[in-house]
Amino acid sequence: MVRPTKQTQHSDLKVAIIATAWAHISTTGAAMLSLRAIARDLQISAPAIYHYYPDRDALVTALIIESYTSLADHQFHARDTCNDGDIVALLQATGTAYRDWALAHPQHYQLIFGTPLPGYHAPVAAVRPAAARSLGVLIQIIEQARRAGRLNVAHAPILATTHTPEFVAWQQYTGAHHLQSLVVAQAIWGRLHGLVSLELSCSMPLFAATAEALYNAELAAVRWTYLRAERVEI
Amino acid sequence: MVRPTKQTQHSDLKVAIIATAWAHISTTGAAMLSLRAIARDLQISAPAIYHYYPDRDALVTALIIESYTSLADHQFHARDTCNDGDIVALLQATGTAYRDWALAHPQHYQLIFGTPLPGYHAPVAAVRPAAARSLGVLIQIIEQARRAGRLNVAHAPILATTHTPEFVAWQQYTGAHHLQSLVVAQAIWGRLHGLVSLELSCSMPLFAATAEALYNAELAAVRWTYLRAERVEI
DNA sequence: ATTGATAATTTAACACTGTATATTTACATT
DNA sequence: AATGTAAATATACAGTGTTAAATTATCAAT
Repeated sequence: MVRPTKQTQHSDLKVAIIATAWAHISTTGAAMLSLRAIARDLQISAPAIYHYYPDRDALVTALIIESYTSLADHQFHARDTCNDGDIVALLQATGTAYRDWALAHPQHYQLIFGTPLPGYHAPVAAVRPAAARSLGVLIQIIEQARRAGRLNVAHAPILATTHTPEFVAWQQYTGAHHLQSLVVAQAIWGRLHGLVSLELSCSMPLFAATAEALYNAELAAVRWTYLRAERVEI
Repeated sequence: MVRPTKQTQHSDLKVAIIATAWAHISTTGAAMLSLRAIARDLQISAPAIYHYYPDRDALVTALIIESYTSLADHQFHARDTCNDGDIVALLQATGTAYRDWALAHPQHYQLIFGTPLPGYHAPVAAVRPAAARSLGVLIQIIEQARRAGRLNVAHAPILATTHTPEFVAWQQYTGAHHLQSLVVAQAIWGRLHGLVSLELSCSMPLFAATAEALYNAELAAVRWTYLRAERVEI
């Protein structure tokens, strides 16, 4: 047996490092993250961090996973405030929650979808469980619509005949859903993400409608594209 | 007259700095950009760069403007290969050109829409002319559709009653177009940008459809949302 | 209780980065 | 030729991520 007592101390500082990282990100932004600054705040030496995270990228990956988890939590919470059978309300609530979370936590959002740090590239496999849980909210709603015969796939992408390994990997996290639901969820995510992304990066000029109005219109257009008002047997 | 001979040398080095920056960005990525590395390549001292660009951010801004210009050129070129009256073909060509350019120049794309460097924030006013020229391609096509009575605004965002200063500023670059066209162009841009953004950041899992198929389906859905098949008098 | 292994942490150093200041070089105008 | 200024440099500062070696603390086994 190799010293089980020490391992509890271990995680204390590990948590403190993450907490301090978030504090810095909230004030100075994700791109300004500095291991040395975190160490200064914790009154430890900078290389001490290397005992808990092999390098800066590993710390960033942990922060990204926490961000995805926060985003997913936020969307799940929004979904749970709805009447379980009201698909339109479910889509509206989670869709709105996506933008609300991004506006409330822009640094977390940039951490996930921007290029947060020089030379950093997120390890897809490590992040996938958290990312899948986040997209899972939307997937579940679309799947519910499909089962209710209310999914209109007339304008959805045409499916390939074979499943990808990625599809199999995701089944593990989002549940065994119909492939069609996943692809529709992707398309919806892309539409909503685009507006939020441009809004947060200040790339979208606001001519007449506010960013909120643009987003709500897009959300309505999404409903109109993919949701039938009445059940259609399949 | 203040030394015309020197000024040619002046701009030579200014151009050389940009060119070397692009070379570095193409190989090591935008986030890894280093003034000192550029200086080393040009066999000049690092502070020499400060005679041409006040700081690193100014250099990045120049690169962003060049990126926007390249994107706009690419879209204009794609548009010009189309029959001028075929609105569907025009939208298809420029829409495809947007993703093609992003895939061909991912670093340029990240420079514009990502968070390229720690603490950098693009100066909106300086970038606007180039950004406006890029979005201008789409705006012109939508405006053409509107004039032809083929724009369906049933699912477009509702317009505010007043123009923003930003709208006035953009008129200068994109021409005096109808406000409705600008807002529809925004919505379309958002939809297409979202998919490209997720594809490039490897955030979009590919279950069944390829990224290209997802994008083409979205492009078709965009046509179906905003374009009428037949002229409707307004 | 002492010993010895090992986990945890620090110090020192390396190779970088952007940037400010002061200084030198080079050249067009006088 | 002398001068003023533009252009480039050398130097230095404060910061970064990271590595290697040295040190301290802690606990299991003796």
